[in-house]
Amino acid sequence: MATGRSTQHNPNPAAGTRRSRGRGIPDATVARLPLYLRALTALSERSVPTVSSEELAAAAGVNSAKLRKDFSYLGSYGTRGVGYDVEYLVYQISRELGLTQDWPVVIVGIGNLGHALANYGGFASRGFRVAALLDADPAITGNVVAGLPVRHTDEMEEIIRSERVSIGVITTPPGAAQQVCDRLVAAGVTSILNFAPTVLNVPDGVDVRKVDLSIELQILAFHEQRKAGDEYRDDDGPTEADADAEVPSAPAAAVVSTPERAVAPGHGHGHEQGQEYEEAAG
Amino acid sequence: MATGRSTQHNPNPAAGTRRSRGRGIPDATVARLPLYLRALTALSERSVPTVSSEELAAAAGVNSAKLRKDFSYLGSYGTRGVGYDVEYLVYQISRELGLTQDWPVVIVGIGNLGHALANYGGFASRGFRVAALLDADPAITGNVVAGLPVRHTDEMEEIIRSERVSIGVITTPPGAAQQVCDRLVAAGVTSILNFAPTVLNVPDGVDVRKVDLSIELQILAFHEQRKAGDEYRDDDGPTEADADAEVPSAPAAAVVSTPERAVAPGHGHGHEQGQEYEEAAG
DNA sequence: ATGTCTTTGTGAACGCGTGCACAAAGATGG
DNA sequence: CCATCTTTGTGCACGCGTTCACAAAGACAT
Ligand SMILES: NC(=O)c1ccc[n+]([C@@H]2O[C@H](COP(=O)([O-])OP(=O)(O)OC[C@H]3O[C@@H](n4cnc5c(N)ncnc54)[C@H](O)[C@@H]3O)[C@@H](O)[C@H]2O)c1
Ligand SMILES: NC(=O)c1ccc[n+]([C@@H]2O[C@H](COP(=O)([O-])OP(=O)(O)OC[C@H]3O[C@@H](n4cnc5c(N)ncnc54)[C@H](O)[C@@H]3O)[C@@H](O)[C@H]2O)c1
Repeated sequence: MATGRSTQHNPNPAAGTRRSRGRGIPDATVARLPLYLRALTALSERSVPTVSSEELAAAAGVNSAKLRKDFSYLGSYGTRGVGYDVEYLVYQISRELGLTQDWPVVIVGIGNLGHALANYGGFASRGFRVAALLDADPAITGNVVAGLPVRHTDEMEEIIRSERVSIGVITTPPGAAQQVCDRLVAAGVTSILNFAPTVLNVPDGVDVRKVDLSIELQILAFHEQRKAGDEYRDDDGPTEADADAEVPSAPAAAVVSTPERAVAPGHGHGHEQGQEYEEAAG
Repeated sequence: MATGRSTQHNPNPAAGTRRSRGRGIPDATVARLPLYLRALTALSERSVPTVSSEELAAAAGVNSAKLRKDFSYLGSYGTRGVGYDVEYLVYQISRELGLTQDWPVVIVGIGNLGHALANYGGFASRGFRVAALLDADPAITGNVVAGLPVRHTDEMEEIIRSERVSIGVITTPPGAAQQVCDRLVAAGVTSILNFAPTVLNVPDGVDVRKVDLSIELQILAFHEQRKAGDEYRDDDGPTEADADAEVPSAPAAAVVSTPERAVAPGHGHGHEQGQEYEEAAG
């Protein structure tokens, strides 16, 4: 499984110091644009004509300076002393994100999660049209889910080509994910949203984003444990009382509650939620 | 809705320059530990005794230097010339993440997504026990999902207290999310995994992580559009041909395919997948 | 014991992202 | 037309995260 094909990480000598010349929007900004768009859409529905960076930032849960800087990458769409025109900004962000066009997607693996995604209305509301649902199990294919028939993966290549699908969603068991990914990519898909807990190897030019519930919970558990530890041990001292273990026979599933990880209390503001993201240009 | 309670971002003058004194593990590292753990667990199941940073990094899809630095925050668990003991590392990371104890979780909102999560085996496999499924709809409460009865949200507080639940998962419609969040927090939950597309306001000391499928797709669409644009327009030039729009009447759902966003081709390696994460110490 | 070879652990440099703070821009009122 | 007030747009500094590159550490063979 862990074969290779490696992950490319050459710093691209051609790009040099600057961002990708002129108007390359920072990734961190791109990741926030949907957040702004959501807040703006809500304002738009309430017929609010303009909004200040402060108000919009509060609605989106970000710093107002950050928001202004983000918008500055898109151009100067605000009016000093007034704020931003809501409708105009909705359009500009939509355009920047590519939401002014229709994006057909396929969902592969119509089990528990695939069902939920197929039924999710938030798909279509942003221009993501479910072009097809695919599964390898003959007991599932033919079923109608969310108004769409589940097609067999044999038809994958044909569907992707005829429907011009460039985005694929993988909700198969982890063991099948790489294989499904390879087929999707071979058929022409260049963006993949992966829900299976596996590292996907893809060729250059293909984007992979992953959603991993288990990882999210583990990160929460880490902070939760740290909080619990702080309750017991609130003062200083690096606390060496831990390197005792000797490859225990039963490492998991036991209420141990070791309060040995003492970190400075009250370390303030939020930290980020980072995950890997593979990408490369063709 | 966009009331306030604000997001706190005071740089915490007490912490100063250093990380939180001694052994504060960087957030970026914490976010990768589950990834390493997954790869190590797979190796463990194949009875692989040791693994080098290079091999493990490939399996986890990260840079090997990054992996070594990450492990250095946990301590020196490797042997030079040999690598890392798989079992020992599995235990150390599990302990660091707090997975050596049991974490009861409640899922609120047993609709499409809540069903899928309740049926998901990856929960229990890492020590996250579903303590209860909660819903506000009397037509749903009482149903048995994944072997558990769906309880009414009236029982929320009692369940959280008696089961000592500290982690809550919100899979309600966005309109109910803040209200559910407030109740969870009031009842004692201090970590929340939010699937509803809403910004949650929480008091200090409560962690929120969010999973937003729609945002992921929009980020993919951005890069997809960029790729498509590069095909048409591969050379330089900032291309001013865009600031034409005049708050169009129908901004969405139309195959526009505007190739005006030209970014340097071949910009190399991956970028990050960042989302907000609120946290604060009590 | 000594040398060789592999691999870790980390110092240092660099780039990205964030947030402060403020000047410039423009609206608004007189 | 001018003064005032609001809010944008951004220069700047700082800290975090990533990656390179290499010395030190230890295994292993002779
Ligand atoms: N259910 C959740 O809440 C949840 C949460 C996080 C992650 N995940 C992950 O999402 C994935 C799906 O989870 P699930 O609970 O829906 O699993 P599931 O077993 O219910 O569904 C998997 C589906 O994939 C199909 N499938 C298997 N091999 C295939 C192949 N080669 N090509 C096409 N289809 C194939 C199966 O027939 C099945 O219908 C898993 O990898 C799981 O780890 C699920
Ligand atoms: N289904 C998906 O694939 C998907 C994907 C991404 C995001 N989401 C988001 O996840 C959330 C749930 O999606 P869904 O498709 O499962 O919706 P759903 O409508 O199927 O389920 C929502 C459930 O929440 C319950 N609920 C409503 N108000 C409640 C309250 N105050 N307290 C407790 N329960 C309450 C409802 O009774 C219902 O059972 C939504 O916010 C949605 O936007 C869903």
